[in-house]
Amino acid sequence: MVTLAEVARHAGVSASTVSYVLSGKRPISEPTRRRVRASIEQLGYQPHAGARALASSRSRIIALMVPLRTDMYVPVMLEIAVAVATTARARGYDVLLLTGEEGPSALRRVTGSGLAEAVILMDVQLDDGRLPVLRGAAPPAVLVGLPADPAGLNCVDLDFAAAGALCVEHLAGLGHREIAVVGGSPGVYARHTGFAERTLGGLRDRAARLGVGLLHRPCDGSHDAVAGVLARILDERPAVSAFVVQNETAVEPLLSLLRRTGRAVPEDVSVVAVCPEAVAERASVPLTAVAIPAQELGRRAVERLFARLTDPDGPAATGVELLAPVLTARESSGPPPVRRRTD
Amino acid sequence: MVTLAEVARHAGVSASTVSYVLSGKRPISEPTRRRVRASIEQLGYQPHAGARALASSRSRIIALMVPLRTDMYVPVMLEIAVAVATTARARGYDVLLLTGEEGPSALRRVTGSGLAEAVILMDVQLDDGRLPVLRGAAPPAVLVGLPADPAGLNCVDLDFAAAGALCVEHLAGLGHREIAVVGGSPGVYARHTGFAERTLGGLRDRAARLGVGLLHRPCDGSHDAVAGVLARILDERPAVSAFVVQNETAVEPLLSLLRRTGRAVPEDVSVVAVCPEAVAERASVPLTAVAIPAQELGRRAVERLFARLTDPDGPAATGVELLAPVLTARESSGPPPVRRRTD
DNA sequence: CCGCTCCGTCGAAGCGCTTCGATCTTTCGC
DNA sequence: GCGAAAGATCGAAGCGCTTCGACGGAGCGG
Repeated sequence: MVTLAEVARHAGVSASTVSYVLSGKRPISEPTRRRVRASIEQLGYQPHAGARALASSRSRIIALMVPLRTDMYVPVMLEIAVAVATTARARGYDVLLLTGEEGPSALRRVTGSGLAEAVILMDVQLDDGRLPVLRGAAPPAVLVGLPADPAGLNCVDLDFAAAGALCVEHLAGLGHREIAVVGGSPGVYARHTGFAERTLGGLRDRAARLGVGLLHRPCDGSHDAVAGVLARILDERPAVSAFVVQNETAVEPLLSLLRRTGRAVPEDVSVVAVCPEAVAERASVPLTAVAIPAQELGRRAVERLFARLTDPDGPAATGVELLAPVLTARESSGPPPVRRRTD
Repeated sequence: MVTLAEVARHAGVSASTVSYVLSGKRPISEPTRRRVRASIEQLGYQPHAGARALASSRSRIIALMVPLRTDMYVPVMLEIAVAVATTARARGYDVLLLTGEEGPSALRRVTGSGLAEAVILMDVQLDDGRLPVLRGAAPPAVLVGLPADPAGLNCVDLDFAAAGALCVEHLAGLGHREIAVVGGSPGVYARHTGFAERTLGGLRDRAARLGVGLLHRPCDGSHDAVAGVLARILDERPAVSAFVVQNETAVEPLLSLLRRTGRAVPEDVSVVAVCPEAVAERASVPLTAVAIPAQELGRRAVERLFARLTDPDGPAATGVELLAPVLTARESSGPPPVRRRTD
């Protein structure tokens, strides 16, 4: 392994000079800098990460905690994770992968040992067990998701309440008066995962305000479950003319079942989803949907983290950032069938 | 931050003693050990990762390189990644997340700087650009996937060729004489991703040996693409009575389309998939399928890596490990319709 | 032409940990 | 009962890097 000292010797300068060339923290004359750079190149020098972390007490690593549950839409998770890694790399940081399984202690471990300078948490519950560790100044952290009490925390998320409202608005605007919500899997609600409840809240508020009927049913993504939920909904509220789907894996089963039971989309029923754009575009009927901006979430999380790292008391050091939802109308939504209106 | 020295002072021993208590590399008397442990507990001591890495030249970190492409089945990737992280943690190692984007240089960077002791690569292509870096002794590495020339490399993968053969065997055993393969997306073949080509090889070999007709068509997962491919297949080979699907996202569209065109599964056509068990179980028709053992792959990869780390010239230090495929018969496969036979 | 201020560079002191002798007891075999 | 081996602990020397204070020399104002 090539060390700083060897580079220094090779370039005929002192070790500290090489260090300053690398860090730019003190002025170095152009010729010297060139010479040092050349030596680094020739010897294939790579600074030792541990030594660096020790001397500077900055590891240039951030930890990312991903859930290991699989009842959420997994591709979104991976996309966020990849966006985090990519953004962090662009800033010279690496990303340590932590699984949710380890819980709060993992956060203490990686920050307490100086392994990671900061953490990003995904899949935050409304009342998350990892939050106590993060309150106060503890380790710098950004949550992707919104807990019940975000005071003193730094959060980024899609504004799911607004997303829910947007769906209802869109459908009500088209003339629908009875809307059914095919929700996330029951486990998501049982765990009080923030996004599911917030979407529901937004849906309900707006529905109430607009005088639109709203029926919500949790639903996991298997075909049979969707079939059961659909049957119940149609049984309880025959007048339902539109569906809002928040469970991405339920999208295709739902479309397929509607088709099979002779309901055309969007002529007979409208379907609106909250899902990644890719899913909406490739569905058997291109879906009118509020996009889940996975990449953007990952990127923003990292950017907030760096803002905090750079200026611990700066404006972005804490607080909640909710991304405004965007609804893209595609082919799955339209006015309700005429007979309904004239009934 | 609490240091080793402070713990030592608190416990009334020397620093080295504390270190030996922690590492167990030299015998320490029971009373002393207890005292030290108590001090560690009381002070909340956590060894500094960087200092450790520097002094011992072992970072206790392995790097995991995930693809950032999304034309493969993403949940499998995440599942492997999580399995890697979990298994590594059980051995006291952490996992650094690298994206494929960075390419070979990232491998050099993280191993050359001592950040990671070893690497695991996912989504290996038949002729992968990252392989040259890994040949020889370079950084210890395990590939999940199988390149064209695995000489000198350490690989784990599902035996996709055998998986393909197994599918054909199963269908031929039921009496099918014409089989169509709905393959991965065209990009997968264009990139020469190993698993796709190997599956196809296995399918073809076995089909040829058993005298069964085989038609292969790449297909990306969108509904429209599946519809197009299905139409072509039925047009070109009307006698096809069974499908093998390797593209998980194409599964539901295919089932839905078969249904719509009045073909009952499995009465009229059989469908066999190569996909994760979860997908097979939750499909609208539970699928006869060869499971992709994502967790097992992740686990085995880490275990092989540790074997290599522990004993660099041991038996497991190199070579290929192919997991035997397992086909589980569910409800999507059965004998071909009788009229076909008597035609 | 003198004292001052920068600029560019160096030397040395750590950062917190591991590890290698070395030292001092014990314990044990014969 | 004595030497040798094993057990328990310590001190010190790094690991490779960052960073602070210092220092010689050049450039400048007066």
